[in-house]
Amino acid sequence: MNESKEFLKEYDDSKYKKPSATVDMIILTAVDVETKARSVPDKVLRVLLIKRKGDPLVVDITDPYKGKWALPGGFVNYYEDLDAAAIRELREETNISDVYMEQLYTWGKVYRDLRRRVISTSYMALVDSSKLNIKAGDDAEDACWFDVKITLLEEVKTQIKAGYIRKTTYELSLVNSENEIKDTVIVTKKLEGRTSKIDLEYVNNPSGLAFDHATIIFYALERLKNKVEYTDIAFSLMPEMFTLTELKKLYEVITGKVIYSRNFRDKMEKQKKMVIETDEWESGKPYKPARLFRFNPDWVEDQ
Amino acid sequence: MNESKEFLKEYDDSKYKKPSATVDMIILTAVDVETKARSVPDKVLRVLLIKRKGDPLVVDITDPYKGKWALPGGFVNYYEDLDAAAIRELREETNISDVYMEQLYTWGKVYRDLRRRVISTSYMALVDSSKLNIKAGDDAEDACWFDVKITLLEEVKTQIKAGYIRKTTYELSLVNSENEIKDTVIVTKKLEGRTSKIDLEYVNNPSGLAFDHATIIFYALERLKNKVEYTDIAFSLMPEMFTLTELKKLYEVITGKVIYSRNFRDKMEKQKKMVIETDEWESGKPYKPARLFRFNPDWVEDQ
DNA sequence: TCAAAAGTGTTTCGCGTACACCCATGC
DNA sequence: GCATGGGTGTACGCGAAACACTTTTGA
Repeated sequence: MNESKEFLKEYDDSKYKKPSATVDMIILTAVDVETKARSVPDKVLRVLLIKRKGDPLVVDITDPYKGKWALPGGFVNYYEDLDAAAIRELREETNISDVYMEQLYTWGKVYRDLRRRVISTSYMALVDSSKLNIKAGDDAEDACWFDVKITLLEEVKTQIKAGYIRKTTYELSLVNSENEIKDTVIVTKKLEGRTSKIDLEYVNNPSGLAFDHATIIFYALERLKNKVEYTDIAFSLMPEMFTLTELKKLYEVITGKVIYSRNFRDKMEKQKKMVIETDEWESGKPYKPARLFRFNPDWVEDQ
Repeated sequence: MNESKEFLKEYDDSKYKKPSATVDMIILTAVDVETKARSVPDKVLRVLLIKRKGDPLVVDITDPYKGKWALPGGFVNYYEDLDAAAIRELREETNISDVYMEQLYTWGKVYRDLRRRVISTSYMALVDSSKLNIKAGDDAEDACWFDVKITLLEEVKTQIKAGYIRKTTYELSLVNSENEIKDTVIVTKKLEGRTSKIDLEYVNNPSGLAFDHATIIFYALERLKNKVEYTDIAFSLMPEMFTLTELKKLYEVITGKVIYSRNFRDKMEKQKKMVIETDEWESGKPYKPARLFRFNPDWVEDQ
């Protein structure tokens, strides 16, 4: 039974064909977008993508994703911690360190990359856009920020014996002034008896992202959506000081829900005590100035 | 910036030293333990461990974990999906498939295994103990179930500039009739400004588990604890039919909290509608027979 | 004067928590 | 009869959701 463990002893580290280990970075930020004049701008999430070399129109069966946009990432060195590889990639792309970073999931389908066997661990990094704007696309590389949006397209539920199969189809759209990428992600939940299973699957779209990166971005946004409800993760995307309406706008774009400001204020300030008021005020806006708040470092989860 | 991606083109798959990819399985089940006669037994979680070959008393600096207990696991084959490797390992150990399984986390510190560089993805499998008892330790291998318990030892919070460091020390104890393993896991949460970071760290204990496996088991139990609150994950550990007190006992051992049965009943049956009553009844107990329930396959999360 | 947002008072309803009590069984 | 759990009635308080209203600013 335990042959594999014992096999280690004789295992020659260089003799057998091994998968390659890589990291993929989902680097997210939130920026303001003007909706109408004289109004508080909405927030939108952005993700950093890089353009792969090559001509997307030339068919190459060993590398069908040439010229397509992809998540930044790269190989894990033999003498480098997995986390360290992620931090290194982040710095290479954004010139920033010391931000919130979290490992998400490891993607290991055999044919996710047709050139060779790659097992890729994805990391999500959250960057305050006010600290950014320095680099990200300042060298020869095509690295660009894309506005992210997920739209529910369809949900089909089929009853089966002692359970059901539910297929939910989403469109992931990645847009900036020069590009428009649309990808389809299908979430399949199968419940049969007491064993349920969830599968993420992407539809290969000619105008889409490289590899399974649409799925990975979808997964990151889901994680962010879940965590924003019970952690302080959102503040990594905000500047040091902010108004409660700005914070509310961020929560709205992450959760995809409309929030009532009356209750949001009470929750943040009185109940959860996640924010502290400062003595500083917004100014220059064509409406009543708002007080600026900051994150309460003594906030503790649950309670 | 994107050299690594481009480097792929020239990259010879066999030329460079690569980390090895492995999977580690946290196979959990829940069994009854008699507390006092005439009472409903409590539940306890069990994890499957295997004993590594070798003499733990002989010092071997290239493999200090000889003869110690470890999580089952093994290498990922070049032409094998990561999930498939986990399923294969599960079958090899328990002879069971078709159970709840979930990827947890990927552990990639350089020196977590001193023999060679290993990046290991951990999977948690939940097995209904009534379906088990077939195999798990029936061949030459030393594979045994261990009762798992986590105890909070100490919590130290240190204030630092614009935040704090909180170190929480837990004891992970793994016990069966012949063995008693104690390991220490330290969770460090550092919050500074708006960037918080959580680290899991294990203390090398002479009577402890091999590698960083104490940390991995701790992580699995935390995941289980979180998920039990908002998913149907607990039912993977229960037989087809059960009384509500049995289910409550399982929730208690997973969450580590005492539950009031009055409210648990209402929540499961009326509010969340996770269970359906059957027409069958428990019997032979020295108290009023309880109705048997089963999982409601039409249950949907949230709502 | 007006649009837009800041900020506060208040109600309603459901859920989590809790106390109290009667019922049924085997020993 | 007693210990033990099965099962139900009910009350209290908080938090989520919602409605309503006053205040302050720049244009």
